[in-house]
This record gives sequence, structure tokens and C-alpha cells, in this order.
Amino acid sequence: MKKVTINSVATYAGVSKKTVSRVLNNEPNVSPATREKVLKVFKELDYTPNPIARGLARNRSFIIGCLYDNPSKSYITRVQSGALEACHKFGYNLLIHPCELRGEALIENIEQLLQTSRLDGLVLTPPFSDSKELVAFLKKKGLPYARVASAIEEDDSISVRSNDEQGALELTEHLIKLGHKEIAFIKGHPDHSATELRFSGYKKALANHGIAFEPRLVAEGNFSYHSGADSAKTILDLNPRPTAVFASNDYMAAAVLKLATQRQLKVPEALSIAGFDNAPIARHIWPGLTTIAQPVEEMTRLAVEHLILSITESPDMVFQTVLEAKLICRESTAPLEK
Amino acid sequence: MKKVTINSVATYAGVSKKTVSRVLNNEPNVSPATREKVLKVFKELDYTPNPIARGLARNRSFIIGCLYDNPSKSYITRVQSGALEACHKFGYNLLIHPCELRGEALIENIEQLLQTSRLDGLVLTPPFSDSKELVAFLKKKGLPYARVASAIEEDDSISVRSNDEQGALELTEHLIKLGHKEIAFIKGHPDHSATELRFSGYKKALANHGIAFEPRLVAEGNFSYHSGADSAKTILDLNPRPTAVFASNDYMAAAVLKLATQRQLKVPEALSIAGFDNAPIARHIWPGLTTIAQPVEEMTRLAVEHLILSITESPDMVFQTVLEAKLICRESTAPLEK
DNA sequence: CTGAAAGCGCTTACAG
DNA sequence: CTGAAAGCGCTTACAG
Repeated sequence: MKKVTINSVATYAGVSKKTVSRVLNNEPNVSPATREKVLKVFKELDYTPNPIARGLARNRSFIIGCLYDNPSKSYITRVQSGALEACHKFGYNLLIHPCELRGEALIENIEQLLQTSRLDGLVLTPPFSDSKELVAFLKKKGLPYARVASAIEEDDSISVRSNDEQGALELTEHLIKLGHKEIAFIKGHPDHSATELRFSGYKKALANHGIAFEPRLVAEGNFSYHSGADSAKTILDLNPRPTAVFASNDYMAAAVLKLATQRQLKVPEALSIAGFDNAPIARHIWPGLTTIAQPVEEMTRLAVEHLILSITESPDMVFQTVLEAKLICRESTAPLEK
Repeated sequence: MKKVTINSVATYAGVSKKTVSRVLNNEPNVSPATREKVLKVFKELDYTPNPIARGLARNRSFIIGCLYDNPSKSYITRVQSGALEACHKFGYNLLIHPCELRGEALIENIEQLLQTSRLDGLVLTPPFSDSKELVAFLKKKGLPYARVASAIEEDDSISVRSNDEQGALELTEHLIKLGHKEIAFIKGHPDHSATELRFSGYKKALANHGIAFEPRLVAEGNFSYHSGADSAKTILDLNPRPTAVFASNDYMAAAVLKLATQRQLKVPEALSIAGFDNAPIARHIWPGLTTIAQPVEEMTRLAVEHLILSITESPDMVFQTVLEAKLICRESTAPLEK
């Protein structure tokens, strides 16, 4: 079983290899009859072009890289899944590259990645999508990129996000409508732009309903479960204790629930808890967490699709979209008991 | 800023490009002086070889593929992390390829993957590592592979797993020592070889302690949270109700805990619950789950390291290792109350 | 120890 | 509409 290449196909079909190449790439200037003939030989010989040879000639790798540094496994898996869907649609593959934003020499790390893999483009997820330094570097290198879930302003690029502020506002209003006025808030990681947006949604909802914002009710988390546990302790030790807690993601909310349960504080009767993201854990625990669902797969899919289009067709494509976040009510929030 | 290639380096250093290639690949037959000179030019020109050109000449892609179909996000993330560590150590990159074992045309799917990406090797995780059909296909294709966490016998390959049976035995003995005799068991997915091993460890422990095995205490799960919820219902409805439940992974154990909590069954006082895997959820819920920790990252790292070695050095390497699984006691198991 | 030639399997730029 | 030549940036096989 010999290797079948463009040459074997050309010989077999009785045409030049340039003609085979034309058929391969759907180029014009091939007579229908010739095209048919070549396509038939493709089938007969079970030919598929070698992407590496193609890559060398066209200076392409047909590989998209995905950058992330995120404590949430479920978030990462969803990002990967959306990215893969887009890649496979266009015959690309996905290479994953977790790394640390704060790690010394992020730029060096990325530089090495580019040298060893010659990616055609890069999808940035938070907190990388928020890094102006990284974006500047990629621009300088001329490497196409797309940003997911970032709110930083940068008009000449591809960016898909969901409406974090609106989601947080709706979730907070849900709590307010249940009668809560003392609503604690746990912030996310300061490197993520979503952190400020969610916080701002919370504050706007309070303001809309004439509830004074109280800094003492705000705890600084960083999206990790561990930081949620620390914040939970601070909040549950407050006197008077708030009647509801809104954590900036579900992991931190789960940590609040765990501590409340340990302390025999009934949830939701004595304390309402809400999260953000609709991570699997939100429905794997009891009571299930009220939360905001973001279309992470779709955000990433759209971002990568446009990234690939920008690589293959229009180099200076601009695409900016905001998708909707949705309130999911479960058992962890309930009317305030008097 | 012109592209710097092996040619520019050769010209600049005043040697032939073959000599540069020798230095690049650490080949012998280069005088120390020449080597020094070339290495210096590498630095001066900031040269790094183009992996795509290298790949075409050597018929290599420097990419390892990772195959999985697993409901557990945390398991996948750990697999990826171990695989990446090994890849980066040898200058390889990792391409991920989730797909379905049962999907129609698995082989076709893999065939296409190989055509579009020209992988140098493939890491198989459960349930793929247990698929004889897939292994036979890869052998036929001559594609190097390594199997992770599989117990199927196949001597001429690379395989790393942990001792599932021993782990399950220890966990069951832990429950028995706490006084439990009525211990329900939730099985995993039948396509995974770990499923039978864990089940067998459970039965051996019972036998070792003179406790009769009761089929009525066994529920059929498939490792998903959902299947755990179904099994939980079956088990908690039993009359008499068992005093302990051992689920084949933590997600299913979490489902049992959720249902028990909903039914106001105190855990661990009225019901002990144990899982397997030491997934993050095991410590994110209250009470934390007693479970078995497997070194998933290390298993995968070792497998991929040997896979790469087998690709670059010894084509018919055989490497078979069994790592240890470890009992982790948390709050979900307690002495039987009389 | 060193190098000139040919080749990996494609595409680009040009000619007809 | 079709093709011969050159090239992408490396390595292999050979000669000296």
C-alpha cells in the first residue's frame, strides 16, 4: 500500500499536478470534464491531501490554539467544545495551551508556543482576552486572534461576549423581588473584566430599587472555590447577617452553601444563595443553585468561526457580538421569611 | 524583519545548510568550533526551525492526539494536564479530540482525524483504551498509541493504569470496619474496564469479611450524575435500606448525597456514602465524600512520555505500569449507629 | 568532519 | 482551460 500523493493522482488521471491542485482547492479554470475525472481518481485512490505539505507551501498549519487559565474545569470544557465545533467545521484542529496570566514571562511562553506550533490563530479566553499586553503582542506579531468573554474596548478585532452586567442585574432583582434587602456580594478575580461588570449589575439593581449599597456586604473572591470558602466565612460572620448572598460564580456559591450547611443554617429558608455561570455543580448539589446561564459554547464557537474566516478570507474582519445571559431559578433562593 | 530560515543561518555562519541541520538535531560529526559558531548565529538571528518544514521532510507533525469520551469534566482536565506536561517536555503539542465510542463510525471519525492532522501518536483514555476494535485499527494503520486506565490485556504496547480493584477493596473494607454490612454498590459504565474491577474489589472485600454478596444491593449506573440519581432512587427505596452506598465515581455519589439530603436522610449518621476518583466535587459538597484518589495526571503523563519515546526512539517499546490508588477519608462515612 | 543534490507533497507565479 | 518550473524550509542518502 504505497502512499498516494498529488503526483500519483496526476499520473493516474493523466493531468498535471497543478490541475489536481486546482480541483483540490476548488479553483476555477478547470473544465467540468477534467474536474470530474480528477474527483473520480480521488475516490478510487482514496486520496487526501497532506496537510503538512500544504502547510509548508501556504505557510499554514490549520491549527487554532486555545489559551486559558481558569479554575473552572467545566468552563474550560465548554470553551473547548465550542472551539472544536468551529474548527472541525472548517477542517481545522484545536491545540490547547493552558498557562498563567501572572506567570513570569507570559509573552515568552506564547512566543515559544508560536515557534513550536506555528498556529494560524489564537482564541483568547478570560483572563487573556482582557490582557492588553497580550493583545498588543499578537498584533505586533501579526497573529490573528479572537477574544471571548471580554469587555475591554478594542474595535478592530473579533470579540464575542455575553451580557454579564445585565445578567447580574436580573439576578439581583430576582433576589430583591423575593424581599431581600441585605444582599451580600462576592466578587470574582480582578484580572477578569467580567468581575466589574457583574459587580456593577448588582449595584445597579440595588440602586433601581432604592436599596443603599453597603461596602461591608462585599467580599473579594477570585472565582476559585477556595476563595469562595474564605468569603463565605467573612459574610456569614457578619452581624447582622445578610439574608442573601450573590456569588460571582457557582463554585464560590457552592462554597457558601457548604459553610451554611455545616453551620446548620437552612438554605434557602434562612439564607438565599445565588451563583453565576450555571456550572454543573449548580445542579449537582442540594439545594440547586439559582444562577445565570451564559452560552459559553456558542460564544466560543462564534469567535472561532470568525477567527478562521478572518484567516482564510478577510484579514481585517471586525466582529463584535454580545449574547444574552439567562436567569435560571432553582431551590437555593426563596422569599425572605419574616 | 525577514524570515530567518536554515538558509539564512547557513549563509550567515558560512557553512552549508546540512551542517546547520546537524547542529539543530544534535547530530555527531560537527567539529566543536563549527558547532559553537552555528549556535551563536542561532542566537544572533533568533532562529527557530520551522516545525512544518521539518515535519514534511521527516514525515512528522510533532503533535499527539488525545481521545476521550467521558462525562467527567474534571477527569478530562486532569488527563489533558498530564498529557500536556509530557508533550511540552519533548517539544510536542497536544490536540484534543473528544468523540463518542458508541457513535456510528468511530473508526471513520478517527480515520478522518488522522487525515486532517497527521498525528504522530494517540493517547487513548477510557473507554477508548478498552476498545479492542480501535486498538486493532491503530495497529493496522501503524499509528503509535498509549493506553490510559485500561485493564485489557495486550502485551505489546504502552499502558498505564491505577489499581482500581485494590482501591475499591480498600474503600469497601473501610466501610466494613465502620460496622456496615448492608453496603449498596453503584456500577459504572459497562464499556469501561474499571467498572468490573471496582465491582470486583467490592465483592472481594465482602467475601474477605464473610459478608454475603447481595445482588439486590447493586445498581447499574454509567458514571454520569444522572445515572447516579436514578440509582440513588432505587437504592434509597430499598426495604430494608442499606446503611452505606459505594458509588463507582464521585458524581454518582454526589447524586446519592443530593437525594438523601432532599429526603432529610442524615449523612453520614443515617447513611454513609463513598465515591471514587477524588473529583473536585468530592470536597465541594457537605459532607465531603470519602473516596479513592487516582493519580490521573501522572498516569497520563507517563503514558504520553513513553508514547513519544516510542515514536522517536524505540518503535516497539513495551511499557506497562500500575500506579497506586489511595483512600481519602472525609465526612460522608461514619460508624454505623445502632 | 563537511557539503551538493535530491526529495518530502504541496502551492505560487508565470507562460501559453 | 492547462502545465512546467520554482519554491516553501527542512532532512535523507550519498560522496568526498
